[in-house]
Amino acid sequence: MTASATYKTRQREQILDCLIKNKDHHLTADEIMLDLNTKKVPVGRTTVYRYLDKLVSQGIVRRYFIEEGKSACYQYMEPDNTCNLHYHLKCTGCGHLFHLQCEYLRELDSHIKDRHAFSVDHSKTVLYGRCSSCEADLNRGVK
Amino acid sequence: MTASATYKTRQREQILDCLIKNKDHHLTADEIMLDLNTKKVPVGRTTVYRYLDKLVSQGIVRRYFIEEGKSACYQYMEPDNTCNLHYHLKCTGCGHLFHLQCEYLRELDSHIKDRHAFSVDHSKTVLYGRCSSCEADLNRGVK
DNA sequence: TATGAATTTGAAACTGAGTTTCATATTTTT
DNA sequence: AAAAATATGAAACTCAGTTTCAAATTCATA
Repeated sequence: MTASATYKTRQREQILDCLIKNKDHHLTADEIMLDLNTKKVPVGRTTVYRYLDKLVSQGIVRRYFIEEGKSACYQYMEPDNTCNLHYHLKCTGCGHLFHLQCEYLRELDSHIKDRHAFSVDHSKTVLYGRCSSCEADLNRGVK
Repeated sequence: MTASATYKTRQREQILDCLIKNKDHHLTADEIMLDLNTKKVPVGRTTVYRYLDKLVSQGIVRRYFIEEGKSACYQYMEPDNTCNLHYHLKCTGCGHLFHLQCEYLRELDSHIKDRHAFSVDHSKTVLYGRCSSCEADLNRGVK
């Protein structure tokens, strides 16, 4: 079990930097590449994906699949992560992503855990539906 | 607003047939193609995808994205659909898909709708997490 | 039961997102 | 500095799905 060493490189530094600077966004691998390349820190696709995988498996970064059938998004996780318990609500009308943080959800978690023997992972779960204005549009026959 | 006519073809008949026969499963487009091709009813990829899109937009079939980053699944919907309100729980350990039908979820829906102005679409939502035995494995350090 | 317009099919080429391969480059250790 | 370990990235690949378009099928009408 000789964990292989990890070398420090300019590319890795920059990738993590970019994620940290955008810690309130979800970035795609492509967006990261673009950002680094426009900053004259060229980095290859392979390297970006490879390092993202590593960061995800180390729990430093989270991978989200928000847009169904579209590319994955990545977000830096604060080490002291306190804002952990929140759901993502994705509106299939306008595409907006809402972050839902609410006491009620703890109850939901307990319920599902106690009654259905399943513990939900919020970081992986997205609730799809419609925000009120898109719902109204739908009812009015718009779209 | 001249809705164009729809022709009846052997391929379409077979695709819908396959979905109906498997209405308790989720099938991928590939699985449908394979099924039809082994039954000597060859059908092209294009046709399968095209017709599935049509069925989905007509509400006859539902499209699910269960495996993150993997291919979509399709399932026939009973016209008199009563078993509508249920969530999917996908265990990221063993991969098992649970169908969760429970009164409590109506409450959750109301809560999210009333307090957070968002109406969840169950057909599009998958709760990811771990079933009890995979959770136990995790705690025991297995896997 | 022909004819022809409308519609459907599917092979082939393409796209987008991500992975694999492997020779070269960089980092760290000695 | 040399050697060993690790990381990089161009290129070719995979996988799921889409686009194109000529040929085939379906259906309405004569």
